[in-house]
Amino acid sequence: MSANSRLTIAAHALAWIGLYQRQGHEVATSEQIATSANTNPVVIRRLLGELRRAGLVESRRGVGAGWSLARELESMTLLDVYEAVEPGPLFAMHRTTPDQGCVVGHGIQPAMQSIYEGIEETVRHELARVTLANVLRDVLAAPR
Amino acid sequence: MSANSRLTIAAHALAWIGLYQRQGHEVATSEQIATSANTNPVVIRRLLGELRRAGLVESRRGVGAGWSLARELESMTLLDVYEAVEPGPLFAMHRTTPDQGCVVGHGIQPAMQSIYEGIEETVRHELARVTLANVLRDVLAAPR
DNA sequence: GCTGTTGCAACCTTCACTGTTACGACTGCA
DNA sequence: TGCAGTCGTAACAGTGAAGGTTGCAACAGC
Repeated sequence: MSANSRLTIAAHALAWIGLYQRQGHEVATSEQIATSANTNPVVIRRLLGELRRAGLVESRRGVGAGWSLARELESMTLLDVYEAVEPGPLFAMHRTTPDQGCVVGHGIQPAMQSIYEGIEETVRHELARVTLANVLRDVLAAPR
Repeated sequence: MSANSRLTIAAHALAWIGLYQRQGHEVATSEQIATSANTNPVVIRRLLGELRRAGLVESRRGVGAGWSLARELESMTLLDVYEAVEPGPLFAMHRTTPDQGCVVGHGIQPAMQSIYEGIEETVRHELARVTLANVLRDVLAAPR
């Protein structure tokens, strides 16, 4: 599976901003977050832009610009983040329409679709159980 | 997410072979399955090759060659298929190691890892509940 | 104005997967 | 023995998503 790291990086960024704000800072810059995540600031800005459209963070421009949380980490779940940064389904159908003249080709997509929907619903439920405050707590609990 | 269709195509192939055998045929060819799935026979052979290594199907060469099930569809679950054709995890970590000098960069991977493992376990459990016989039944139940 | 940062477009690179071609290996049958 | 049909597999092109990079306009406080 072409697993991508968007959810991981987004959670990283949110945890970083949250911790930084707990330390008394107003805003965090994409440069700082990119350094922590070992990637490029533009990558972080792109991701945070999606989180902003989802209402999870806010950005400020000009001097003293940067990013801040739009809500408390406690009220933000991994499902919110997942929906903000992962558009597609977990499993895909055929790239081309199967042979509709064949019984299997005709019935396979609705059959798999309903199975996949059930699984995605379960995954969403699991993601909704974890808040970003949980994530930050676990991050800080890691042995050094 | 880079959703791919390997699980879908593999289930399609197994259902096709299963139905074909129920109709009294010995073996199915990659050519027939590829026509039903509207793809290339080599793609099917590659996938079925992975299923063969997992002990789900058998292949015969020479004249009258083709593919047959190695077990009953009833004893084959989507988890068996998933494990045979999907090597990687559902969610990925950072592509490069985050800054270990940063508290978040250091703790984020173990934190996300444990969350992801729980979710993958749930997905596997869901996949294990569906047999290929269930899939074929649903396929045949599709309205035409 | 100057400065630091966001917002965003454009482009390249990488990677996994699919699609395609080609050909040797195998095996039953005439 | 040769033929025919199919697998097994390598090699390579095409595709699409994502990350990485550069560049620059827009913004806002000083």
